[in-house]
Amino acid sequence: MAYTATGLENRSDMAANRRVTIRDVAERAGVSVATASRVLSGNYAVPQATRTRVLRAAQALDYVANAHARALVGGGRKMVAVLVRQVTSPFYAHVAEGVEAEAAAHGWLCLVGTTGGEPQRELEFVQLMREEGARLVILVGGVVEDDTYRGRVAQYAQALNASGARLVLCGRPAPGPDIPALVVEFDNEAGARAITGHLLSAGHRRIVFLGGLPGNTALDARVAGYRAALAEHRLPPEAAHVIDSGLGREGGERAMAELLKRRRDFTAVFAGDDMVAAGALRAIADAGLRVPDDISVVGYNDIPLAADFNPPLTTVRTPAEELGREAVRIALRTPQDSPSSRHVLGTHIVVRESVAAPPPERTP
Amino acid sequence: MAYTATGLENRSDMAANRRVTIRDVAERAGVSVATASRVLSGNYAVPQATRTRVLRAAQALDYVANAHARALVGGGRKMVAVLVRQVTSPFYAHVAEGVEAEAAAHGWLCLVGTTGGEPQRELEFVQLMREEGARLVILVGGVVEDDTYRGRVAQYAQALNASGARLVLCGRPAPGPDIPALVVEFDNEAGARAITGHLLSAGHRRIVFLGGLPGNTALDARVAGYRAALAEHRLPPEAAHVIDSGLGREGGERAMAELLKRRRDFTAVFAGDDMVAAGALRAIADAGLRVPDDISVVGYNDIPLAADFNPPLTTVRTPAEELGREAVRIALRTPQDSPSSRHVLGTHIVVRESVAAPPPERTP
DNA sequence: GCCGTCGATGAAAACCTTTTCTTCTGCTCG
DNA sequence: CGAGCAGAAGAAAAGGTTTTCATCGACGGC
Repeated sequence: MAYTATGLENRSDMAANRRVTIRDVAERAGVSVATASRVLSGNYAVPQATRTRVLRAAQALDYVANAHARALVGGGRKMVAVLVRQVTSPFYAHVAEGVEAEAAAHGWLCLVGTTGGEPQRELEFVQLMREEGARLVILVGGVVEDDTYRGRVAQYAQALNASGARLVLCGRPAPGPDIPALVVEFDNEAGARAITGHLLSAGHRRIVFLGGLPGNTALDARVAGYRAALAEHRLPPEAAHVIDSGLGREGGERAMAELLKRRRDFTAVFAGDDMVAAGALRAIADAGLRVPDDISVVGYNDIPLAADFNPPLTTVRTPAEELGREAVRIALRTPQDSPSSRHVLGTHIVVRESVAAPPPERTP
Repeated sequence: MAYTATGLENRSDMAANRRVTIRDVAERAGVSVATASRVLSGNYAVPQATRTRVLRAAQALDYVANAHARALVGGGRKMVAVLVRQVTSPFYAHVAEGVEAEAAAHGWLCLVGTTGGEPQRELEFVQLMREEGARLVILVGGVVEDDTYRGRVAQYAQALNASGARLVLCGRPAPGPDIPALVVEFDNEAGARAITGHLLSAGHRRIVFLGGLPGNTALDARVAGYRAALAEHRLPPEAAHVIDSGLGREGGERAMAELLKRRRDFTAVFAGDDMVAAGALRAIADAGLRVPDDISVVGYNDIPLAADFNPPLTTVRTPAEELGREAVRIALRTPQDSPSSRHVLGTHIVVRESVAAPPPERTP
């Protein structure tokens, strides 16, 4: 280990200044530790006189309670843990902020973890949170829903539940109706249907969906909404054209550039995510085409900077911070033994300038 | 309270829903708790035979170590806490991600907190981290450096140091040379000087600095660099025009709109932050002007989406994730009792399309 | 053949706080 | 005036783990 030599590794070596404990406070205040604890923990009514004496002693000694000792005897602690793919993704950052804010409002601690997209780290995180005694674990983000996933999450849920903690899934399904997990998510299908409808209303008939991630529940729902909208407008199923671009700006740019090289028989692009849309806009501009004159583009999520794209992006607003807040709110008010339940948050279209009527048919 | 393990009584299948402890594992494995601990903590070499016996027992019982008990006896824990203004700000998100990644690489836990800009919450956070036994606290972001600040941080630093923890300040100064704090920051002045020089080289002479926050150390350094560049080009001091826009996109938009209403005798804008630049771009577009033909704009920080602005923004890249990583790296390798030290990370210009030569002089 | 040593393991202390159980004091009501 | 009672505060147990100290057996060197 490269770091074993620093003073940070174990602080027990500095015997010089021992940590000041509640015993010291009690001694200085001339009371027993029990009384000091009663004052400091604030759980009992203690006569004003002794109360101030203890408080004064604590302040004089700069007493800091040991959260671990408290948690040890208290059997757990008020902590919520939220796991996202990456905090640098605007959508996830807002979810995390919502969780943090709501947790803080209730006096709970919030711990943020990231997976970087590796399912393995999700397992490690849950295990760690069990050790830490988190009472609420929130897993955010779509996922490919296969048997591995179902087994893994069922296991999480049961383990957490057994130790009195709660599991919340955001944007992904519970593995089964009898699995003790709460689900909070947006109605991705409705949102996608709405914005596809917006493109159809503008006159577009050949719309590409960019940004599928095969099997990913969140994206799949958007694809479903996209297909549903096409069907509603009596377009044949083969009108749907879904491209798996992968995640993020780079994925969108690469996929769009490649698509433009191959064919240009579409007039609009529905990016499954604003970051993908950003990449697509870049690729379209690099190909010498203009948005929305040549191609219309819409995104999903309405990240704050979507209004600053070129052109400002028409997209679907998914109130991410609200999702985070709602996740902890629901978890906090749902009794321990209630069955798994699902809560759906609404979305709505934000119209900006990236959509226009399709250009007149080019003569072949 | 809804959390008093209400539903656990009903579960008849688990007669004793008590948490499984190391004692249970030891019993099942037929060894003492001491031996079980030696295996489970991994701190001692234990013969293969007993080792596997204990491990098998732990697995069979789904044993989960109690992190609090461990921290209690171990005197702290491997946890780094990072405090930012908000995780939804791209720059801060990247710093947090860097901290998290580096912490995870060393097997440390990372706790992210936000202040929302209120100094009060900084104090609360540090206090909380002392209770939690964090061994490393990282405070990120510029700050107005007054006596209140100096006193507060000196107090944090000493308190943390006394309990064997370390304080790292990112983008803000240590309150004094004898204060036990590590400082890691970018050379804001050099970065600002460089990009102002870039505007000057393009021919601009009347450049507005947008986004000062009076007294804020990070912004002040950029203003200093801006002034220095003007001086290098032999422009008189009164050529400097600094506007306090406040933070974020809204601040930039409002300030820019107001400025454009008042006067238009400048040809370039140096926004102290990319988000401010985003707002400025919006305001300029709304005023019917074009970037860079009418006005050139540069930003600071190179957030990932700066390349997607309209037009793509020329800015200064400050590797935020690297800042976060470096903060924990430095803290981990600096011995406990070393004096306060300062580390500076370099920056560089990223040229895109938001700068052009100034338009020909308008006739008055 | 004995002593010193080493390796493996067990017993118990220590970490710090909360909370239950007791004790003690002073007071009120009968 | 005494019994009971309430209020205040102390003693001690509990919570789960690590680590020190102690024990015990075996083994090699003399």
